[in-house]
Amino acid sequence: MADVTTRINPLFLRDEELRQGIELLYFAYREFTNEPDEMLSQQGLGRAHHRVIYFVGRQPGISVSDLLSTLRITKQSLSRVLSQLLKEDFIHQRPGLRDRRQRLLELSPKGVELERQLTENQRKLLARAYREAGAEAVEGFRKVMLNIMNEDDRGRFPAQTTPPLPGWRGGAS
Amino acid sequence: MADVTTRINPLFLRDEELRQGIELLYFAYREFTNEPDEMLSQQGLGRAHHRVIYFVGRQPGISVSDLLSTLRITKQSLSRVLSQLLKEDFIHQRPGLRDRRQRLLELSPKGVELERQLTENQRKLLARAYREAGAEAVEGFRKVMLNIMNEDDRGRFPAQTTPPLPGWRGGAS
DNA sequence: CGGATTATGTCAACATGGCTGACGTAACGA
DNA sequence: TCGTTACGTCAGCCATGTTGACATAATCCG
Repeated sequence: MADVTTRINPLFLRDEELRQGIELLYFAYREFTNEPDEMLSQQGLGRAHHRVIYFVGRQPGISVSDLLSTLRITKQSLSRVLSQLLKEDFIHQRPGLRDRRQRLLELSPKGVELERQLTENQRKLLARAYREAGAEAVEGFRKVMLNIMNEDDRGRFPAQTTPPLPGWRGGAS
Repeated sequence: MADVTTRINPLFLRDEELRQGIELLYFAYREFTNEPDEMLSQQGLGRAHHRVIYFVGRQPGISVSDLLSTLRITKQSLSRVLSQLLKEDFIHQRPGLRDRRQRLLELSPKGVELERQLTENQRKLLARAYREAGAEAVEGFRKVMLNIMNEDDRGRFPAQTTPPLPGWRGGAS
């Protein structure tokens, strides 16, 4: 029989492992964005607004062009969501000091509060997943995710400082 | 000073770690879908078509309703992409044997070939990431991703059969 | 100074892929 | 026979991405 499943076949196992990886990304990402999407739609906002709010909150005073290169969307796409966030007072802007053409963005108190709620949701989900998977698994998760993304984006993450963990497996203690 | 960053603060570190997790998911997922999206648009297809092609390829003979509950979209949304895939001969359908109301879906040769190209791209990206991260990291990645997704979706994945790895760290060998 | 470049914005149009609501048909099953 | 199920369609709306064209103000540089 030529049926590849009838005998142990490393190539088949490899394919299966990789397909599972594809699906892990799909299902986990979907769940990760699920509740924030619901919270946002109650405010008349969408996922695009979330991304803007997130990165402005992450880097207060970010310029529009930096935000554009972080998000990798067109200025027209950004404009649509950003002007809504400005109009509805989730975000404030001020001109750059050195370069007065720039509009530096920061969250308003209202924006801070929304960001907190959204990020809190995702932090809790992640914290639970991290806790149940264990510190070592988190380290592996981080390694794999960094290797999936492209080099430019990888540069956004500080090199890992791995503090010796209390429960470090195989430790001599 | 009340500045939380001026002293070692476990809560601050925790927040930073979790925010990095949020960003790992965002940037990795974006990269993961980037090239397939380009390949699809050359065929006049989009990411929604990819998901249909992927899951039909994964489970040949899947019914429309099973596909719907896998994708968690409405039948109207699915209909749009599925009928295009049928019309353009990426997918064939046949009536169910036991239940003739069902339309069981499978990839045509043309669909198999497209699925192969798309999945090949993502498999290669994942395989490289897995290789560079190492087997132990892959195990951690899997654990974390399974814990991020909801229980229903987790049930799609077989319980992990962890074969003793050759390079198992801390092993007595 | 004056011209090129940069940072940002606007208007218009289009594509994709979600959604809801309403309605239709054929097959199954008690 | 009748209710339910497994589909399907039409119509319209919304969010969010795209391209192209054009505008304004600030900066930079020869």
